[in-house]
Amino acid sequence: MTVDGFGAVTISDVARVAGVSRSTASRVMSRSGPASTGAQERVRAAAARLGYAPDPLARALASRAGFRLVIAVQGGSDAVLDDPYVDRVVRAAVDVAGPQGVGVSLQRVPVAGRDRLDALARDRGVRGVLLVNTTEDLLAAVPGALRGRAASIGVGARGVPSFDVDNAGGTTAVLRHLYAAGRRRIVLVTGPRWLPCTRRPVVAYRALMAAAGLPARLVPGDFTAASGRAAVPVVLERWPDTDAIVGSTDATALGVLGALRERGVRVPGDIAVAGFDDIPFAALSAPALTTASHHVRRMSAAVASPLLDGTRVPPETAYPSVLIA
Amino acid sequence: MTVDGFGAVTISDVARVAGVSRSTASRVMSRSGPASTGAQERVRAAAARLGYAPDPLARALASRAGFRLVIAVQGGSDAVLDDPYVDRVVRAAVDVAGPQGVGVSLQRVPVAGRDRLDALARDRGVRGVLLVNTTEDLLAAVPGALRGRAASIGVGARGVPSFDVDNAGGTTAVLRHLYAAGRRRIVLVTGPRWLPCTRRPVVAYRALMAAAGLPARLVPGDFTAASGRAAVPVVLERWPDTDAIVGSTDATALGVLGALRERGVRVPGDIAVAGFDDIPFAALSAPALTTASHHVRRMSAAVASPLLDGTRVPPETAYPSVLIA
DNA sequence: CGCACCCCTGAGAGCGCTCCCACCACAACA
DNA sequence: TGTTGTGGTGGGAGCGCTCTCAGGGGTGCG
Repeated sequence: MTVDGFGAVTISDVARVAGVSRSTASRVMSRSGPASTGAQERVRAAAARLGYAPDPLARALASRAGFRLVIAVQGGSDAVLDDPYVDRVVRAAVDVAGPQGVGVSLQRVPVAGRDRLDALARDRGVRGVLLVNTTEDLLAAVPGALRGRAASIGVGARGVPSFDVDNAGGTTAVLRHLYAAGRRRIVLVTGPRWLPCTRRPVVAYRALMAAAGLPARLVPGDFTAASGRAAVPVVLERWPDTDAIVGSTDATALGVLGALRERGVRVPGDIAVAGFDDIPFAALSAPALTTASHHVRRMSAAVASPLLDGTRVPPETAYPSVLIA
Repeated sequence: MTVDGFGAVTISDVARVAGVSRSTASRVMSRSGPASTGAQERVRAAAARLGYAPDPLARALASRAGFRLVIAVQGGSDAVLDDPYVDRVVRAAVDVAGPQGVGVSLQRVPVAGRDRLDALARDRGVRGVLLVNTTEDLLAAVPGALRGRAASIGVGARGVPSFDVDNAGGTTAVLRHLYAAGRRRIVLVTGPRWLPCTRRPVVAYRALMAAAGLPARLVPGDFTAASGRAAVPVVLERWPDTDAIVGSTDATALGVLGALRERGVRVPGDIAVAGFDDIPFAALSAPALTTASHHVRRMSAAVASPLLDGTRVPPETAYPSVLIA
């Protein structure tokens, strides 16, 4: 009712216009207590007439209920946040949280970022935290106040439920596919070593190769296309008989593809190339990449929604891989 | 000082421990007023010892200074938010805002979303709003309270400063490049019609073709790779003599590329393909896409930082295109 | 020595909301 | 008629912070 512009209308104004007390107006607006039908109608009418909408800040401060979902992506390097995988996680979360009136915040967390987690824990505006690509070290440092409000996409830890795609299974599926196609000298371009999700595929790869009596050939990468390009000369020099290269992401695989082609290597004639992730552009490459597809969006939604409802999250779920060949 | 766990330490606790008043402690913590060196030291020591960090919520409520930057992406359809262009904008904003302690929120805004804007205007937690891909209609509906706190990436409007890449210039550069390479029957696959940023390239295309005495050939698309694929049969049937196809995004171009290849059309032998945007994967396709690169991150950072500082944004800046051929 | 001035300080009043608690009817029971 | 409920209500005290304002103690100046 004041004149100083927009947004100056508070619940007191509504209460006054409706002829009830602030308490009653509040009860009606947040449907958090009894109110007679008459009071309800009058309050709603007044709110509509004044264009009132509760201030989420004040509400959160008073009710100590957060109103935003923070997606914390670990890693200062661009390489990781630039991963289309993260984009998909974010988008899915936005789709789930948006309609519920919960905002999604994006945040980078340094590898040694426990103080950032502390800040998050203290922030009363935070309804839940989605940790993406987190190391075990950091996960172990999740403060008590955040337990129950946090979930991890990637590796898990005590007290922090985790969700992940089936890294091992996906890798195995891709490798089996290559093996079935007659490939025997298979190189794996790994992800950044500090990332836990890099480990499982490596373990799966080692196990499978050992079981088949084949040599393990690993080249370090960092999920980027550039690291895929860089891997090619190393591979060709060190193991000239290589007949397949698997990237730890599709971007890596595309980098491999490009570098091989520049060198006149025929794909998949001489060397087959496979990726991991099924990014939208994997299908557009020529030849279309063999890759493992994951229901990232479904997973992200599954993680986000219990965080929003406050319901308990069933920990350690692995979302299955689907081979795209 | 209370026992009920984490985050229960308030500025009053700090003040008590430091032996000063709340006011002084607040002044020291927010460096918003005079304080003796002694007081400063004692307060800082107490804060450190207690592990105190100010609650952004309470701070925003009391000081009416927002603490998050909202990126509002218009369009309910996945097609638009899935555009890697948006991802780049978001990432750049995160990089700028994060270090300043400002969170970045992502939000979808329906095409008819003025009430969403009203809510944003009322939200005292919002420091600034970055509108992405917004229509003129919605931009005109930006409430007064948001003017000065909002900026648009894409089209502009009265009172809302806008930033954009040089769509017309980029398109012109790509077309000139094709022309110089001897191409004369050039098709443009457009973006979604409701998006203003689709218009400028079309106008530039029409002008250029008219000036060269060449026919204008337009096929509607929606920025996706799928729409690029879909455009190919249409083009081949309607204008069999086509010797170049320009996508309105790189995704579209990659779709075109794939569809052409499937039909055995040689690229660029029979038909040249060009894109627009320089997404990371454009360089990985074979042959590498001709495209127009934009400094999206630099632009996004330029938009975001004044929004954060509260300084005035110089309106209507066009970020130059760089031809990647 | 008195005045003005500046630096520092603490009390207190909010920011807009929720929530606990006491209160008042009125109905239902003995 | 007294007693125990009930659903509905308003007062008031916060949530954790900032900010204005009046006042106290120093310094500099005439």
